Formats: sequence, C-alpha cells, structure tokens
Amino acid sequence: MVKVRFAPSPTGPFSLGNARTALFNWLFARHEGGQFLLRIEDTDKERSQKKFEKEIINSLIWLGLNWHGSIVYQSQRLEIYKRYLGKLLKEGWAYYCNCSLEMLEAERQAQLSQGLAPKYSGRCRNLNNTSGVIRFKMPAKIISFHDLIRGNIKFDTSLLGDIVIAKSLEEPLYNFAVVVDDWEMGITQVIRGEDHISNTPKQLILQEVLNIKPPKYAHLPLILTPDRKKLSSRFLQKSFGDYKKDGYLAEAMLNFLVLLGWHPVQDREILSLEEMIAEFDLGRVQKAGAVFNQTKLDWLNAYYLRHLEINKLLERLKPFVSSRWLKKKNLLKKVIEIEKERLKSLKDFAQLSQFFFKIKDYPASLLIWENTPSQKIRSNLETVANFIKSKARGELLKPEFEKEIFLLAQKEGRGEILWPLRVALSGKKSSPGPLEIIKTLGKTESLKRINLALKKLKNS
RNA sequence: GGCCCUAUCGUCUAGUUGGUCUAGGACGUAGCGUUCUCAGCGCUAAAACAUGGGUUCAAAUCCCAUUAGGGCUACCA
Repeated sequence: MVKVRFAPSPTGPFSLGNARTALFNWLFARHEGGQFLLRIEDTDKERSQKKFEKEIINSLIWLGLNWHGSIVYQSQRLEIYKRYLGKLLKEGWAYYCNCSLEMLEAERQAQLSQGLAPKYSGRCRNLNNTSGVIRFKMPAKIISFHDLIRGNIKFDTSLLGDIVIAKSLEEPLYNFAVVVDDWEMGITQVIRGEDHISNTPKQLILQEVLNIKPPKYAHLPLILTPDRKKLSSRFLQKSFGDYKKDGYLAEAMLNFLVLLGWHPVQDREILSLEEMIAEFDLGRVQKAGAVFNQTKLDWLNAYYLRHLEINKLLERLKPFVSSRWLKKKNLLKKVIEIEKERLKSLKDFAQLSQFFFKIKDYPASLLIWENTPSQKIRSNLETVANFIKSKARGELLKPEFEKEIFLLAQKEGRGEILWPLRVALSGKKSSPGPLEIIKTLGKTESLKRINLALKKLKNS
C-alpha cells in the first residue's frame, strides 16, 4: 500500500514550490491507488504560526488536493519522539551537549578559515552530561541510497559531525522527527524538494541505528526564479494564495505546476487532473531545476478562462465584480461571452468590461480614423445612426443587419466607418467589434453613445 | 572552502534499450492572413544538444575531465 505525505512547516508563506511538491505527492498517491497524508511540521515553536498553517490548508483545498484522514501535527506527538530519544540515549547513540552557542560559532569560524568543513568537534561526546541539547553520535561511514529520480547517491557521513537531533527531550528537531514520523505513519515514498538531498544521509543513518526500514526517496528539482535562484517566498512578494486573489484559476495553477519538472508521454500542454493522475510517473520527472515562467502561466490561465462554460465563469467572476453588475445578470452574461477570450485573469474582467455598464469620457480625437477629415467621420457616424434608427429592435440582432453595416463599410471605407463607430460605442482604442457591442447594448443605448460622439466632434 | 545535484532553442520540455534527429512540441518573439482596433484563430520564420577528450561502424543519447549553474553546510524545516 503506497502511503506518501506532504509535510510543510508553517513557518512562512505557502509557496509555489510547496504547492508543486504537494501536487506531485498527491498525483503519485492517486496514480498508485495509495494514500496522501498531510503532516504539519510545527516543531519550531518560535517560527510556527497559525496563519501560515491556514494558508497551507486553504491552498490545498483550493487546488482540490484532498488528504487522507486527519492532519498530523508534530507538536502533538512529543511523547512519541521522547520515546525514541530515550532509546537513543540509553543505547549510547545520543548524548547531552552543553557547549555554548558562542563556543560553537568560534569553532565553526576557525574551521572555515582553515578551509575545513565545519562540524562539531565532539567535545561533549564522552562527558556524560545530564542536560543540554541532544546530539547524535554520528558513525563514520559511506552511506548510499537509490533516489527514484536521480539514481544512486553516495555520502561520507564523517563530514557531518554529531548533529543536534533535539533541543531537549520535549523539543525534537527536523532530521530526527521526520525519521520517527515517516516510520510511525507508515510512509512508503518520500517525495520532496531537492534541497533535502543532503538531509537524506542523516535520516538514513538514524533509521539504521533505530532499526527502521527506510522509505524510498524521490527528490524533485527545485523551482527557480528567472535568475536561476531557489524560488523563495520573497520572489515577487507572492505567496501561493495571492494567485487566487489575482484571478488565477485553480485548474490553470495545477496544469502549470505539473509541467514544471514533468511532462506526459505525448507532448501535450493542457491536462485535466484526471489525465495527470492517469499519466503521472516519477520516472519522467526532470532532474534539473525549472525556471518559473510567468508568461506561460498567464497563457494557461487565459486558456482555461476561454474554455470555461459561461455560467461557471460567472460564478468564478463573482468576487471580482461589483454587486451592481451582478444585478444586471443578463447583460453581465452577454458581456462575459464577448470578453472572455480577452481575459488573462479573472481580475482583468472589471477593467475590460467597464464600458458596457458606463462609458468613460474620451477625447474627440480618438474618434478620428488615421487622417480622415472629421467632417467625413461625422457624416459616416450620422449615416450609421440613421440606419440604426430605421431598424426595429429585433432586427439589430439579425445577421442581415450585420451584413448591411459591412456593405456600408465596404462602400465608405472600413476604417472610416467601423473605427469611429466602435470608439463611439466603447470610448476605447481597443475593444470588441462594434456589432457585438450594439447587440449587447441595444438600440437606445447605442444611439445615445453615437449621439454623444457626434456632439464631441461638433464641439472640437 | 567542503559535500551533493544538474546541464537540449530566451523559458518549459520531446528525446530514456546509441542509428528513423538535416533535433520535435509548447510559451514567448517576428511576419502574414482573418471585416477598423484589441483579443482569438490559422499559417510561416528565427531560435538549442555547454566545452574537450574518449568508447563505437554510429553519440544529444554511454564514460571521463573541464566549465557553468544550483542546493546544503543551524540548538530552521
């Protein structure tokens, strides 16, 4: 039975990298018919915060990455760690150390300046202290493991020194707690970021003396910033939750994330969650770091926006538009239909569609197409206005009306008719086509806007 | 500094048992077309196997070195 876990620590904003690690774990579990567990690594009491924990949970829910069972909190498992710590102490694999931090720092600097790898000297190893931090008696040996993504990796543990595994019996540290938890929870595969490769030998050797069967390891490539540095929460000052606020769709985020370091067998870019589950394979995960590409994310988001069914899009748009628009539901739906292919994010919608609800002031000069004399623009606009006036409301929606307008445009010059018409209707230099706008606005409002344009031209 | 990981277009990548690769796709970029603009859509183009040695009839694919980039080097995770 495959059991994997996502084990973030609530000590900072939930990042894109965290989300990707969660996704890969979840995908692997689903593909294998196994379980995906969530463990909150909150052993660091000073840095752990409730709001970060909420961020983690909300993000996973938003993405639809549901976990099995209840959340495991390390802070609630202190008794378990204590038991293992006691065992290590009793068997002589661990000892208390009360070297001061200053002393340790001086030692480190001295080693560094001699060009040596800094490691604890082992001063307290045989002192039989009864208090202080708890260190692990690191045996010197070559340790190797098979990474599911990278193949065999070898380390020399004599370079490590006696690492601190707990600040006290009640305060376990990461490398130790992970080993205990993965074992106690029955984790079969540990899928995590590449930044943990160098922690793996420490965990492996702890498992060895504890007589624990190690899980399989898979280290994911890091997500990098455009200048190829580890993507930190500092990047763009963005936490994962901000993508939701900025109008990104969960399905777009998922699709973007899965392509960062993985690719399906056929070169497809658009993948539903079901397809990801069906095709996910750790063997196809990339080894090199992947640079975060904002434009590709935007393209994916636009793609999903464009292909969303109109009522669903309306639902998603709700938090991003004013309640006044929401009341004019029929108009709003027509507007969404027209503007959706122009959307890069849900956030764009309000800006893009504003003119449908209320036209903004614009300069008369905007109505002029290239070098056409303003006289000509005026008469063209008048012709169109009269033409519209002569039609019954329902006729404006028919294809014949559209045809006739274009016939007119053919005769008078397309730009000279269509450009001023469109500007008169939208007040913008770029917008959907004039016919689409007329159909949405209706006869009365369209004529009102054309008259306004006429007035502007007269006064200029 | 030490240890570890990595290396195909600007970016994500296909290429995984070496030949079918004059290296394919996508984003982006440029051009053209599509009812004025924008968007969308379609077509076209430019754009890469880091370098040097091997192994082999044959290497982007295997080996070694170099170079470059990244990660770790806490009483953080």
